Amino acid sequence: MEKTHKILLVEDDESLGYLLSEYLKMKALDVVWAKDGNQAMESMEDGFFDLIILDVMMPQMDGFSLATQIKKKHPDIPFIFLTAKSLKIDVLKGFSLGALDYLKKPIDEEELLTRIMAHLSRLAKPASSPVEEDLIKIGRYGFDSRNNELIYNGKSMRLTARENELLKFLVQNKNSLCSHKDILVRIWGNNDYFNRKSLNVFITHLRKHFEKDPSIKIENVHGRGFVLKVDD
Amino acid sequence: MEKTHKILLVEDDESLGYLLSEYLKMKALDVVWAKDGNQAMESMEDGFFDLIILDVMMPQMDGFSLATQIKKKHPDIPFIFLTAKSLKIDVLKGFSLGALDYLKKPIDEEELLTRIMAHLSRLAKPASSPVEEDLIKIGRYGFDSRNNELIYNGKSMRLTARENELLKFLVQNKNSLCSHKDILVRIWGNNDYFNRKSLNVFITHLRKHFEKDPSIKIENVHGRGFVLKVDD
DNA sequence: TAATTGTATTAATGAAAGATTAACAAAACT
DNA sequence: AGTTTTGTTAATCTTTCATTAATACAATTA
Repeated sequence: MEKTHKILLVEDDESLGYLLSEYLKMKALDVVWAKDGNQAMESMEDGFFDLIILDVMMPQMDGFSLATQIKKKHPDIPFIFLTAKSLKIDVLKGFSLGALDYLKKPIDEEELLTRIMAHLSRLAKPASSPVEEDLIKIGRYGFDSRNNELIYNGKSMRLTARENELLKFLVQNKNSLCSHKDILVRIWGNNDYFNRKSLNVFITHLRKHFEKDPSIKIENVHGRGFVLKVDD
Repeated sequence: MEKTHKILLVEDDESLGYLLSEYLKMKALDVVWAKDGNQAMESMEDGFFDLIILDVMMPQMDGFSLATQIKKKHPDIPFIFLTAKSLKIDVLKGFSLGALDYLKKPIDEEELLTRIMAHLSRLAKPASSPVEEDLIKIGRYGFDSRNNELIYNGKSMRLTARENELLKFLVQNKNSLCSHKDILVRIWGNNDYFNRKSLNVFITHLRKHFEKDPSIKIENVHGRGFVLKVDD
């Protein structure tokens, strides 16, 4: 699985936007450049991003408002502000919104990259996360997402990458609805007709894997998504 | 309840060290100022710190070496570098050592504080809240509108999209009249003869779902609309 | 009370969504 | 090279659900 990070760059300035996005792409990052708030929100709709870089000063909607708006829908997405202003109040505001970092213009693209990579790698390992158990119980099955493995009755079955990712997502939201959109955006990276067909195929695969334990069900919620239900 | 954070400031420069430590103390942080690597290591011996601030340029032992050494004993302590150099290589080195941040001199003490606080508060809450269960009680039923689900006596019934929307609307106006018009406009988008027929069908569906609890009634107000009545 | 309008319930219908199996091509192994 | 695995696309069948229709019942009013 290619692990290149997806970055959303929100920058209205043509030349700076071009410069930064090209530079970051050159450095093996998967960059989407949105030129205003609306474009940014659209991109967020059907694509997952590891990090957002936001210019504070933009004509239509300023970066702070945009960040607040984004956080409503995707509360856990990390972001970094870029700004020409060096007003204290703004720096403060930025961080209080939960920004990871706050860079003043002129932007040194090398430093930006360094900081991006530092933040990404720190985010990758949530340090001492509370429940990073190796073997998660699902009914009478054991699920080892690290090893793409499902264990039933001592016997282990190998999961494919997609199956593993999908199951991981469903397990993280056990007993609650996972919308098509969220699943697709998260695992396939975007939400289109064909991937949705693909999702159905994998749901069938998972159901087949779990058919030995009737207390585990992957239910469909018509038009919305799927729920992994487990009677404990 | 004041949980003041403990900070270790490692700074050889007398005046800068004094300035920063006093400023941060004034801002309710518990600061220990170490003037060199040895003092720093000593302080670490008999006290826990939430965060370390390290000057890179120091006579006896430079900040990088010190950080490496500290990490051997306390691998999880977060730290921030301060530096006069703005050499790219150094910034990179700093972050690769796992630094949270990297500030160039001259240090703006207000910005330093802001960044410290941002990092500390981010460290405080590592995991995102799993799932906010919003289960609304309706008589002896539980209604989970996020999951299109009605729960009675431990058993869950799935609601269709329309049923779910309608019930949500009725619950929001529990015990008070919801006019046809409001319901139709809200859920169907417009208020015409046929949709109104449809509404009746769904009212029947909901009544059927709630038939096990006689304290819940969906009453009709002739010519006006419906009321969800619950005797609590 | 008869006529009219509003409501209740059940069932029929058709379109959309989902499930399942199979076919295929690209990638990863041997 | 050839073989296997894996993800996507296609084809086909099944289910679900909102709507519409049909019919019965209730309330209002003339």
